[in-house]
Amino acid sequence: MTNQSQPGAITRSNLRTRTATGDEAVYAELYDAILEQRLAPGTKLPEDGLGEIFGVSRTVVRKALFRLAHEELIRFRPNRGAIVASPTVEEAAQVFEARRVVESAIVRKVFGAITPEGLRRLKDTVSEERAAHERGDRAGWIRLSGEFHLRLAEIAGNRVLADYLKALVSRTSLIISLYERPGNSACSFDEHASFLIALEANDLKRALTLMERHLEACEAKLNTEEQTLSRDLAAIFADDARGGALADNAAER
Amino acid sequence: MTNQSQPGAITRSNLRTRTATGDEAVYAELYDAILEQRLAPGTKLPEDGLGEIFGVSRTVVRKALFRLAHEELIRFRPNRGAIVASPTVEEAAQVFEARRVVESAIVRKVFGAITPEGLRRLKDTVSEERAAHERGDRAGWIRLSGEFHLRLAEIAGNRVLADYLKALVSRTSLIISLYERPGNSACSFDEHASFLIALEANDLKRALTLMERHLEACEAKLNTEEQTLSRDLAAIFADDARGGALADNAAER
DNA sequence: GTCCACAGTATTGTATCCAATTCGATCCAA
DNA sequence: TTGGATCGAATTGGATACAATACTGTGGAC
Repeated sequence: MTNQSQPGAITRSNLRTRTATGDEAVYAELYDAILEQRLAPGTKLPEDGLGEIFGVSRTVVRKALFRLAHEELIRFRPNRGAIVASPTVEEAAQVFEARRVVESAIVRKVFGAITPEGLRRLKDTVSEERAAHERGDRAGWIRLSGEFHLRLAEIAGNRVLADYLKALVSRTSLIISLYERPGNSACSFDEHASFLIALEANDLKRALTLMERHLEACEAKLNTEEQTLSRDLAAIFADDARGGALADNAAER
Repeated sequence: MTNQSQPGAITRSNLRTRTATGDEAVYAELYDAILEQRLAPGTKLPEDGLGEIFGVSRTVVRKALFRLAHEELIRFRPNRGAIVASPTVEEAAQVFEARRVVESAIVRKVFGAITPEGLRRLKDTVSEERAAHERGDRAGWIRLSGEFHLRLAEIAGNRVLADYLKALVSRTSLIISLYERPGNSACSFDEHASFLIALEANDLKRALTLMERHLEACEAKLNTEEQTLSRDLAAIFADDARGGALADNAAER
């Protein structure tokens, strides 16, 4: 709905989408694209080009880019523009650790705040996750799998923590898109379901353990060695059998 | 180098800080001013005015303001510009809760990472805090008191958590400036010193307790009832003996 | 043939300009 | 005198224009 048209040629013949602010739309598009892994890490985000695509000026594109940069989803290289961020292995580990810290606290709070209504919504989310997974909707599944954690945070009732978790979940998605093993789904909805059983049984200790294990499992499924290598230019040059496409990506960084 | 000269008006005789990027300088100035409580909550931050003061255009001022807004230190009112944020009582409580969560985790990690060098630097910070306090340097004391926690985070070695704590500490400073009781210093360096003793004795349990208590004490020293009232216009109108300055402040919101 | 230098191109960083909105004040009418 | 409406000043939101910087490709010298 935000981006129909953009035939490019006539430039800005695109009518303004009546979205309230304008930059909000650009931000949302890029955000979704990064989270759903349609924009790979390292992809360049030129201000002019994005402005053309969305029918807005560079000013509003920059506004959106700043926001994404603050959330560490993209990175500004001085005088060289923005690219989709490529979190290092170390940073990935720190993000997961931060998540364990925050989500433990959230689980504790959830146990004091959960309502039947809230529980139902959590179950619905898991159902949606499962449905998306079964219908092969990878993008939707990624989004929903993060949303489960976000809803938990919402129930916990601390907006400051919830906002932070949202940022961490975004970064997690990016990390997964970088380090995911081909056939290995990173964040399993089964584990979400198990967690809900413990929640319904009011078993806090078990819920905490499950959440901790869940996050550790997500992290463990990642492939943190080879990717590190493939992003090291020296390795690429050494292994000259590599194709051009991958090299392009790596060169961005 | 980017911004000398431009003959123009007599204003802007203010000397240029030779900071590299420009917006960084504006950001830092405003950030410090808010944290040191030279800019009270509710103060208007007009883009033009700030541009004049710092000798840059509105563009770069806006850049700095966006950053501050994202950190929740200022607030944008649509079409009405930015003001220094006035966190609500509820938000204040949530910020403190988030700090307890994050700092607990940091303390645990510090116990696994502390070095003699690190301990020395922590002690130095407390000394500086005490010195600033004794010499009546309120601004410096506020800054150092936050810096203690930041150095702890640095030692813990998780940059993601450390960055988040930095944001939380900033917001805490703002909250204190809003809700502080007149004669009651909010964050006591004595408690920092006690914590270091527990750290040096390798007494994790005690350190955790002390940190928790320290944060609770900071929060408890605040005056969260009257301020709420005084920001309620009804109360201001009822109590017409109030001065004009405060009314101004309240009107901003 | 390889390396360095230089120029051209593209893109960002910053400043200025114009339109849109809001707040405040004055004026008129009841 | 009070209520309302309209006009005006001030300020933001957004777009364009200009300057500075970094990449690309070509050409010349060793």
